[in-house]
Amino acid sequence: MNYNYNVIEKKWQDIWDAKNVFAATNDYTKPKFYALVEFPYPSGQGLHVGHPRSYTALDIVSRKRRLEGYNVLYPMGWDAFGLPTENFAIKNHIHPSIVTEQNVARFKAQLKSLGMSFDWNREINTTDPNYYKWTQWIFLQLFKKGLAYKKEMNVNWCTSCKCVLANEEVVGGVCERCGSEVVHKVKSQWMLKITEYAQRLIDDLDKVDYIDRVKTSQINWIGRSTGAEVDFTTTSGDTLTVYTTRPDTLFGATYMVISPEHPYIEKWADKITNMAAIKDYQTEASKKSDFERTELVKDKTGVQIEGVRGINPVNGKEIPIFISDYVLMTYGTGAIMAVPAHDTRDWEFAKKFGLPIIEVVKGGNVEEEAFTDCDTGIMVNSDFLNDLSVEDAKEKIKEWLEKEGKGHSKVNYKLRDWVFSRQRYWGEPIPIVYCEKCGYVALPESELPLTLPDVESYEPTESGESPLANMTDWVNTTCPRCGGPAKRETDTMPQWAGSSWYFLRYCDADNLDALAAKEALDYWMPVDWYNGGMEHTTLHLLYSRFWHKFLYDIGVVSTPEPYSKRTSHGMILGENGEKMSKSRGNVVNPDDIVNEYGADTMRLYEMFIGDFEKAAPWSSSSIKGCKRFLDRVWALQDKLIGGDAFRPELEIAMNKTIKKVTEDIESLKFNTAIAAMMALLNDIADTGSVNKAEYKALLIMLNPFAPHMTEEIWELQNFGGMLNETKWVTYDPDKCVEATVEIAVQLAGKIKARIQVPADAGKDEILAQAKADPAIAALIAGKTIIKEIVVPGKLVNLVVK
RNA sequence: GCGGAAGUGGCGGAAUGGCAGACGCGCCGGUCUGAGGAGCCGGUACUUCGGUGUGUGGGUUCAAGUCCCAUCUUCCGCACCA
Repeated sequence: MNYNYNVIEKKWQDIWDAKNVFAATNDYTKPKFYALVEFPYPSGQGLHVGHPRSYTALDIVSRKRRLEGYNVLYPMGWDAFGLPTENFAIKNHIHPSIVTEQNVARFKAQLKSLGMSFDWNREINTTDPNYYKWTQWIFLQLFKKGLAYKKEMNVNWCTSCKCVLANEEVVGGVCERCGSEVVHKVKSQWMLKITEYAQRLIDDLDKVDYIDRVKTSQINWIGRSTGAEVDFTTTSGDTLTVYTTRPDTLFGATYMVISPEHPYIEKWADKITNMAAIKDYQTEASKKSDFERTELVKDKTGVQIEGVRGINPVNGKEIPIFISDYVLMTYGTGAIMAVPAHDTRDWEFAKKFGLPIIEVVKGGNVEEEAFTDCDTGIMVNSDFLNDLSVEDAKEKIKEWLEKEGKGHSKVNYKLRDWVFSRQRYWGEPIPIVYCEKCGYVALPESELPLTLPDVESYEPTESGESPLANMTDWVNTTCPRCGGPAKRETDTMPQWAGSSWYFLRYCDADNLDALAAKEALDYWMPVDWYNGGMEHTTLHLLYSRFWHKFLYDIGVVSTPEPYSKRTSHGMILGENGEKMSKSRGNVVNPDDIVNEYGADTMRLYEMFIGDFEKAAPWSSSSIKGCKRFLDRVWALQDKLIGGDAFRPELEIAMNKTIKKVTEDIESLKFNTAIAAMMALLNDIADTGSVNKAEYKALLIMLNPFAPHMTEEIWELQNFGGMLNETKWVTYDPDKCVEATVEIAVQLAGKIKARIQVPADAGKDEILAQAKADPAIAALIAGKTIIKEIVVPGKLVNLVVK
């Protein structure tokens, strides 16, 4: 009797669907478990083998939790707004919503063919007006609280997408999505004040169980630094404020640098005597793309401002001021004090421009390189700071600055506000109108959703305006406040908008009156376990924490954090160990694997491939081992005998394996859980038969991994009901250890013999038996034992002289 | 440069400081076959059979893949953040 996976897998998928067996119930009295995986962007390429790695993992956890009696919510949906769909639509003259619909249908069929136990009743789609109504609603709340604002600013502009990008979307100076050059443009953009939440986004990481690398990345990305703002007076009479993390080195400041975009350049226009040179430099700097700027990182450039000099507040010395693009207008105050002796960049700049280098922290050779160590140095050449440690000097100078009114302590973050508008069609319209009289006015909530109008062309315009700008009928409207003529905002929201709150919608997916009912949110939230890719750590994961905290502040949700636990899977690489990509020709299509081996084998293999958290290369031969294992489990049906309890010779193996599998699933060690079941199968096979109790236990353990085949065997053997409705197996902790164990006997750490002792043998008994072993006895004869170590169940180590 | 992860058989990978290489792939041999690129059974780090082996060099320990110090290499993330 062969196992025909094509037929059997389809059969069970249909039964699960028809009986709705994986639906989460609204019985709020039951213990709940909310498992979440990142909902995919339904691209034209279909599912990637990377998707099922994450989905299968939490599918296993979810299936296990259902057997353990939890009310499990394991939902799925579509993050369907986005550029590839829009570009495809432009090229093929099809409406993006039709493209989306087709892609979603394909993805859904693929996910079903893998036997994922998603609750499809709660399927969501970010492009559904009933969904994005609430995305717009959240935006309006942000706007009302002053956390969404419009600002004329220098933005990242992708030359190919013809669209602005958030800082998080610029990778290595190029567009994260298409890899094209990113240049700077000044545009008026909607911004979200994520910076207002910077400190809480750091602090509340203490409240959640995220894997460490996620926490560290977020902390580094937010980039908190502590220091001081110091006011330098200038010969122009203006005060130039700088930010520094090393106020202790103030006596070593020998010049100042301001960013090329610094407003003082205009202010000082009549005092600067070399304005032409300054203007030239500003033009050069503004022309550089991010890519060029990072390429030229090592070569410092700049121009000294002639006509205005700074005055060091600690010693009254006049020092020159430069402009240089190594100082960024977007961080701190856009101006720095330069201490070449103790900052690498300042040192390079000073060497190039022949500026004085004054040592104020002893410990290095500042003529050779900047001495930046804060732990060992001692202050010198610094008047009242002399002989202090760097730490003490920082405190003392801050006190002095406060007292003199020349500065104060200051915390800065690298995190910037989130650029929230995109000049594209296929996104959520921003529900704001602009009125000459009233300015930016929120649309009344009763007018939501503000739906996307049909346009003739989705092409972005060269001028950088959204395709919506051409829809004059739609754009021209009346002001909700004064009733006068007004224009709608034509930019749309970025793709990250819809995914910033989607986990809330699953709690109550069809609600028309709220983003979700409060009771539903209170019951299901927070998400108990969220698994997803590391690439979203500083994008989606940070953005959604920010939105959730805002919703918490306005009373929509009751938990300050959206996710209790965050784990992350490694990438599945191509067979050659490189990242899978079309251009490398190493892409594995999940459909092909399902056709050739079946979904159960595919699932099992992806979990067996290696450490779940690490990248692992695909291997088309290794997958056969998983198929073989399932075939052998199937074939056990021919060797089935009666018996309602484990046979004595398998009792230990059974209990041990149940314990191992139960524990390993919870700690993401799917590979060793499977290895344990394989070992158990080998043990069972050695006995030449399997009894009913043993078979049932094996099937239950294996069910989350290979749900179709186990369900089929369960039915064929009349084990009663559906397997997915039984209970998870339990083990007896007393029966996880063999009656006798092998003990290694070492002499000075080298193994010389092995002995068999009863598992409950005491130290003395083990020691006596070890010494009595003929090989050991011979080796220790006539020698003095100076140390005896006995580790029960493990080994004996004797040190002799 | 800064931050993170990781270096273990031919390969993917296992090992609360306590028997390195579980489990699987591959390979070798056997068996069954008319046949097998199927199934089943056995073997599989190196070795001069004393031992030696977890990138390299030190250290702590009765005992180190695991802890500490140094060093090399690889991958990933950030990158002029003052």
